[in-house]
Amino acid sequence: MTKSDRTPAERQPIARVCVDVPLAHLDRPFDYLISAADDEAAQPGVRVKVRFAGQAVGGFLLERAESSPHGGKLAYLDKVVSAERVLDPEVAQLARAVADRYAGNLSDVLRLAVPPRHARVESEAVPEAEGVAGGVAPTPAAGADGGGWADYPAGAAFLRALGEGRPVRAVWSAMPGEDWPARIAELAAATVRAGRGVIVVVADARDLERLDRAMSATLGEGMHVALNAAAGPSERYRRFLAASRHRVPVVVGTRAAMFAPVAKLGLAVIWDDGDDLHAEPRAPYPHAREVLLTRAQLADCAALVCGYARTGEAQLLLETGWAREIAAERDMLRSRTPRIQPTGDDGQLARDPGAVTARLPSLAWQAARQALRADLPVLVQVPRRGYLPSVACAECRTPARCPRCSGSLELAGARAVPTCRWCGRAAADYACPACGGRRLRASVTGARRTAEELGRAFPGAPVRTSGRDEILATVPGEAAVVVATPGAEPMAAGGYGAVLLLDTWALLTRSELRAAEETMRRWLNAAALARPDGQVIVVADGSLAAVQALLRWDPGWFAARELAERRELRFPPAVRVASLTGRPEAVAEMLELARLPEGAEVLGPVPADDEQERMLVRVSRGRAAELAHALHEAAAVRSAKKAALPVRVQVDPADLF
DNA sequence: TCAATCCGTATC
DNA sequence: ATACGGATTGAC
Repeated sequence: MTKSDRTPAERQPIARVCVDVPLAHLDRPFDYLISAADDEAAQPGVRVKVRFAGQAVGGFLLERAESSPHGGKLAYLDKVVSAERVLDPEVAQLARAVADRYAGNLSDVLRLAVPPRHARVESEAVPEAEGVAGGVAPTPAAGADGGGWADYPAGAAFLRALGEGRPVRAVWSAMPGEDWPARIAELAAATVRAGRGVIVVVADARDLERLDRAMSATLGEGMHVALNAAAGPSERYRRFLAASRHRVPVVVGTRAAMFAPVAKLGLAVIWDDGDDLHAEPRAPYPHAREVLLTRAQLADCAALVCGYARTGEAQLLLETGWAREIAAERDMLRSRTPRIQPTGDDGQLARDPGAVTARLPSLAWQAARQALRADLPVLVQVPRRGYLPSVACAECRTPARCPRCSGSLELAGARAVPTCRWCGRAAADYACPACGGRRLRASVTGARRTAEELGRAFPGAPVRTSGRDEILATVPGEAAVVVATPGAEPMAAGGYGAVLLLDTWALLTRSELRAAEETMRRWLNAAALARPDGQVIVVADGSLAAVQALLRWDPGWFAARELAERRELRFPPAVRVASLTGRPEAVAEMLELARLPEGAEVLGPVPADDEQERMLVRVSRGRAAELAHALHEAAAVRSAKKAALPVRVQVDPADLF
């Protein structure tokens, strides 16, 4: 058929299309005619090709209509790329809500939500094992009896509610040593038995592997798929299609799975929502927790935000009454929690010469030695490289502090003058108050060097490292020193005999808003790997709130404190903040154009990389939607007049200050 | 009065 | 990017 003799489809000849153009002023559907030949394939959710402003562009067919409000001539769809309906209508609605919340474009969100097409995968036969033919939802294999949820007073009720298909919402604080993948799998099984679907999002590939195995064990094979980037484009699309074609009721994955199509969603779960991997780095920078909560709201389904730690955002869900708390009672918790003790960084170094070179306080050294003697592994958590190293006296290792304000000093380079991280004053003539020494050294030591030093401190024990380059998933339950950076701690069979949290001062003095919360999260995640009869030693001042919370294993208390402080300071999540980054003139133009809501505070500028600056706009939570709308409109005006200099808009930026 | 050209704007 | 409409210009 040639172009000229195309005729419109008889019924609903209009296709409403989201074109793949990342311009704010074009962020609305455009209507096209559907030819009679495309009538059957042109269903909502399919990919299409259209001519848009003279160019061939891709897009998604959002809906069909009988007529168009558009005054001018309509063009025909160039073609329906494939009859596969990859954009679920519920996901389309979610994507619109996410775009609105983050002042972004629908097309940008759809690019995150629907993986790239892989034509061969689309046409291949469905393997028998993948699911029951005919789209009949399979039922889970094992009959769950409530499993470990009985240990949490509100947990059993939550599980029961899922089985009855009720839209319950909770924040769960897992006990140390908790087999969280198994617990989540039990929730999934209950939800599936009620005839509903489940999405679970975790931060990284290692957590996903554990969850994947737990799902297989609890639900049986063929009930779930795991979506992650590591799988490669064709396998990724294959698994996406399994979900999209509703062959499986449960989808687990890293953050891209937050948009996975699932039929009759009954439960959305995010594990360890404080992990910064949950923040999408591509525009409009949505956070998995917020996307899943929006989704639960739209689908009127159950939601669970969980981890060993608790974020300020999760605490806010509890304090506003949106979610209920699931936590163990004090006695139960005490029976599962290892012994946790703080120890000072200086003064009480162990006498043993090996321990001295490894810079181990004596309490830490004793705990480690005791565990190794009992043939148990020891976990040593050390900071990752890339943090500005703190500085200490080269002679006596007393931490170097600013003579004026007691802030920590930093060395920008090997020959640089030490400078205070708090007040910015240079301390050129620094002399150690303890010994008078004038030489300084960076006191953060990388994982490899720490491993070498620990090897000497504990001769005979094998030393293993787990970090950025090589991450170990598990280690055997026998004597070994395991040095790991935060987030890369392997599980030990039966748990660690001792967990040492070293160089914590470097974590706590980081300047970001979330430094304390993030430190707490990393400690709890590492300490959770200890045996209940094991020991945890944190090298930090016992009077710090984060240390107190760790000693008592009380992430709720700490989160409430953090949230109260952020209310006081008017920081997120108590308020909504958006950041505008770009060249100063572009940012200024944007702010001039934006009709900001009443009471909006404009803060900045803060210098950014590359001749750019950053401005912050702060509003109350009640004005959040208005703020996003105003910023999107301003971006639309700028994109309509082809403003040359880009401005990056981030609502709830992951890195504030 | 009409075509050629320029500029701004919408893009179905 | 491109296509179109309206305004502007210059030649008859």
